[in-house]
Amino acid sequence: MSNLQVASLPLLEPEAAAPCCPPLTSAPLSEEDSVRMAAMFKALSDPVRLRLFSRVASHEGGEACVCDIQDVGVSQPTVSHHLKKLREAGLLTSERRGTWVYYRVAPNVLAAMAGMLTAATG
Amino acid sequence: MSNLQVASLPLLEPEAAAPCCPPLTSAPLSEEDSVRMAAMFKALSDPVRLRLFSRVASHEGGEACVCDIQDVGVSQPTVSHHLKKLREAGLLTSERRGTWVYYRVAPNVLAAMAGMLTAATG
DNA sequence: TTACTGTTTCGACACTTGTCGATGTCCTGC
DNA sequence: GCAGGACATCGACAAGTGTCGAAACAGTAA
Repeated sequence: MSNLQVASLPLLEPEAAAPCCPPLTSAPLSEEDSVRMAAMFKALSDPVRLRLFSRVASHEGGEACVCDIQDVGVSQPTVSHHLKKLREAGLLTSERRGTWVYYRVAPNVLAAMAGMLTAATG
Repeated sequence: MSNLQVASLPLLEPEAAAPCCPPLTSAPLSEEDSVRMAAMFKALSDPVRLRLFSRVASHEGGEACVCDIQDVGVSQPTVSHHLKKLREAGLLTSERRGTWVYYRVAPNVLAAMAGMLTAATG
């Protein structure tokens, strides 16, 4: 059941994860797209998760182990629970190296979400 | 007890929502900013709300009355409930004109949220 | 006034979520 | 082998959320 992928570099198909949904302002969202999109926003709808995500995203080297970011005011199991949610939402990837597990931001997801929020500018 | 609600909306000022928080990738998010930011994402974390918001945002003239957008598969009170949540989050504004209540996207909020997701590395 | 329509609020319910302590798993070092 | 640290999972609980029908509120027209 171990699903620790993404150990490799984004050399394969980096664009594949990006195309989720059209911009919110371009046309009424389909029911299917709304479910997908809501799941991504939901992953960022908790302050603790947002701080964990931000700590990973802003960490030097683009990655951080749990020990680097777990001081956010909740217990260690809760931190692990939130990191799992971010992983399941496709926002973070994880990789075990020796004793530590390193997290990094999944490629393109931030740009994809920003694209959904960006007006057509036309 | 409660007789003034929709027409005059003393909820959140549209301008105040824009300069909310720095990009997630620039630096670890403060606890205070994470709470503010999570609330905005939370408002868009439900498929029904997302569809309602999209219908308002993509409607001609930039506004829509409830009757234009309420066909999203849930009851009308539920629609009203979700619209209230979007209003309270500062994402939508409402105005009553005669029989109908018109909703429109609050200015700047979309750009602000997109800015939080946009990597500073450019 | 009365009747009718559009929208919001109320009250209740099932379900989900965030949190914790205890426990389990994986790896390193002795 | 054993001990210990890093992280994940389990089980349980309080609190929050989405949903509905019923009712109330706001406005229009007869």
